[in-house]
Amino acid sequence: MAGIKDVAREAGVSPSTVSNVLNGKTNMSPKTRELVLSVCDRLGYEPNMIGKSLKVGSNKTIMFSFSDFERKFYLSIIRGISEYVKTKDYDLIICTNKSLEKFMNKAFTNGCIMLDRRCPDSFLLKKAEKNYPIVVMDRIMDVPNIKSVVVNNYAAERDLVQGLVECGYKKFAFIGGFESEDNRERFKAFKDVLDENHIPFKKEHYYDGDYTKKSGYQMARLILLSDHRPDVVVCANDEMALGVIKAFQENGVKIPEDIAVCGFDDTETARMMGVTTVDVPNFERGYLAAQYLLELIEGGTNFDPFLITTNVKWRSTTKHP
Amino acid sequence: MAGIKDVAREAGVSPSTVSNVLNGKTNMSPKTRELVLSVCDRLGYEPNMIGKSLKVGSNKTIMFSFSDFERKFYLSIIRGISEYVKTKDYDLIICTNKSLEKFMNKAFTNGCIMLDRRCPDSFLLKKAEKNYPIVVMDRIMDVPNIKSVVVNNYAAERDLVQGLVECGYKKFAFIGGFESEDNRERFKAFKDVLDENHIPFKKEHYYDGDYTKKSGYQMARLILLSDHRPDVVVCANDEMALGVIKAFQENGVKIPEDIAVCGFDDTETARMMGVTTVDVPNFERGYLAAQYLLELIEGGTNFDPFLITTNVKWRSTTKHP
DNA sequence: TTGTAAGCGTTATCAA
DNA sequence: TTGATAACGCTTACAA
Repeated sequence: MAGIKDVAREAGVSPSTVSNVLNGKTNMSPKTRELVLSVCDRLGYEPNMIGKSLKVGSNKTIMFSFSDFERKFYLSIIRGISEYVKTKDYDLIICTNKSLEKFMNKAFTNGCIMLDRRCPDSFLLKKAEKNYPIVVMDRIMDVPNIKSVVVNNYAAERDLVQGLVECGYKKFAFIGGFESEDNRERFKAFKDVLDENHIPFKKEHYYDGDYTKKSGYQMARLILLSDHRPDVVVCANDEMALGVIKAFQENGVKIPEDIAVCGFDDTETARMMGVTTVDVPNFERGYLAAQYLLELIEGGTNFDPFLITTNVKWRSTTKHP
Repeated sequence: MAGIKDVAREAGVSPSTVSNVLNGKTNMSPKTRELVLSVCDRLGYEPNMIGKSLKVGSNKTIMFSFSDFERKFYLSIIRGISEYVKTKDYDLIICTNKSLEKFMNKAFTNGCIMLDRRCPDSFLLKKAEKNYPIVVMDRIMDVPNIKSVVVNNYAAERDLVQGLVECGYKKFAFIGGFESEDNRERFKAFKDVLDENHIPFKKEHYYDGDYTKKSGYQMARLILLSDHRPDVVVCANDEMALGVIKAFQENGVKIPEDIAVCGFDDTETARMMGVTTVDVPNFERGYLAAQYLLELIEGGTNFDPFLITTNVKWRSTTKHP
C-alpha cells in the first residue's frame, strides 16, 4: 500500500504538498498539482482514512444499531437514514452485534441512532454523559444528548380501536407482544377506549404473545378453545395478526364474518393479505432520526421526544367504520 | 474525553503501563494494575479505537455493502454474516451508500462482502489488485482476492420448470426481472428445460418486469389481454409473482385452476400466500460468505466460485409434480 | 509556491 | 516492574 510519503518521494515534493493537492487546496503550481495527481494515480494511492481521522478528530460518520432481523421495515428505516445522511455528506455505518463499545466512540462515529432494544439505557446514558449524541427509536429517554424519536403508539391504537367500536364490535380479545413500551402503550390505548365506551374487558381476554407469527398462531388456537369467543382480535403487531389469520383459516373461521382481526405496522404481507392495521411511516422515521441526530451533532440542544403520527389502514379483515 | 495520558498522569504511571494493563499484559504489579483500572473507571476512560487502529494496522472488522431496501431476505443474509463474524471475534459494519471509498480500505476494514449490484466490477478489481479481500454475492468474478458466493439459479430454476412440465403444463409465460446475471440464468434454465421437453416458447411470451410487484401486476394484465393465455406464469422472483396474483385475483382468474403462478426466493409473503417458489437459504449464504471472507483475510487462496444449492417449494399456486 | 516539523492516541521496543 | 521513545499516516501551522 502506497502512502502519502511514497507519493511525495516519487513526485519529488513534500508530503504536505501531496496532502494539499488531495484536499483541494490551491496553493501550489498547476504543474505540481498535475504531477502529484498523476503519481497518485500511477501508484494507486488511496488516503488512509484512519490516519486522517486520527489527525482531524472527526470523520463525519454516524452509526445505526439494530438487532432484530425479522422486521422488513427495518430496511425502510435504514433507507430513510441513508438518504438523509447522504444529503449532508455524512457516512453511515450500521452495526448489528456487540461492537458498540468500539463504534460508539467519538473517535469513530459522531453519533448514533439506536434501535436495538437489547442495548440497555444505562449504556446509552453513560455515552450521553460523555457528550456523545444519540437518537433512540422506540424508547423514551429524556436527558441531554439523547433525543427520542418514537411512534405515537397510543394515539394510533386509539384511532384503530375507536373505529372498531364504531363498527359495532363488542367482544374484544387482545394479543400482546413481549414486555416493552410499545406493547404497554398499545394495550393502554386499547383498554382506555374500551373503558370510555363502557365495553367490558376481562384480564383473561389478554393473550400473551411475543410479536412472532408463531405466537399469534398459538394464541389464536387458545382463543378458539375458550368459551368466550370474541368478535374481534386486536393484535399488537402484524406478525401476530398473520399467525391468527392462519389459525383461523385452518379452523374454518371466516374473517371478518365470524371473527375480525387487526394488527399494527402495515407490513408488506399484511398489506397483501388485506389486514386492517396501523401504517407506521418507516422511511420517514429513519429520515427524521438522522436529521435530528445531525442537528445534535452540529450542536443542537432540542432533546424533547418527537412523536411520529400514523394512520389506520382499514382493510378486509375487519368491518370499516 | 479522557485519553490514555490523562489516565497515566492521574495514576502516576506511564502511558505504556496503562496500555499494558488494558491489553491484558501481566508485566506489572497487581497493585499498579488495580490502580490503573480504578482510575480508568473513575475517569470513564475509553480507548480511542482510531489511535489504536492506526498503530496496530488492522482492526478486525469486515464490511458488508448492499443497496436494495426492498428485499427482506437481505436481513437474513446480514444475520448470517453477523453470526459468523461474532464467532471469530470480528466486527461487522454495514454500509449502504457511496461510502465505499472510505470504508473499503485496508486501514478501515480487513475485507468486504459485496451485494450491491451498483458497485461496478472495475472498482472491485482495483481493490482486489491491492490485496483487499472481497466476497461477491450474486455475481461471478474469478480473480485473485475475490471469491464469489452465488445462488445456483440455473439448477434451481431447472428443477422448478421440470416439475411444472411433469405436472402437465404446456403453455408457459415468463416474466423476467431487470437485466442481470440472476435473470439471465433463470430464464436460460427455463428455456433449456422447455426445449428439452419439446415445448414451444415464443419470444412474445417473455414479459419484461423489473423484479417489483408492480411490474408483475402490469405484466399480468398484459397477459390477460393477449390472445395466447398461458396455463402457467413463471416469474423470475416472488415479488413479481405476487403482483401477478393480485392482478389475477382482481380479474377473477382462478389460481392455479385457470392459470398457475410461481416465483423465486421464498419470501415471507410468498410463503404466506402459498406461492410455489424456490427457497434460497439466505441465512446460510450470509454465514458462508463471511466464513469465506475470513478465510481470505487469514491468507486463504481458494478463489473458486461457490454455488449455493436451493430447493423448490411446491405450494398451492401450481399443481404439484 | 513549497517544505519542515509537530502532533492526533495508541502500542512496541528496548533500556533502566 | 516500569518508562522513554519512536512509530503508525495524515494534516496543519508556520517558516522559507
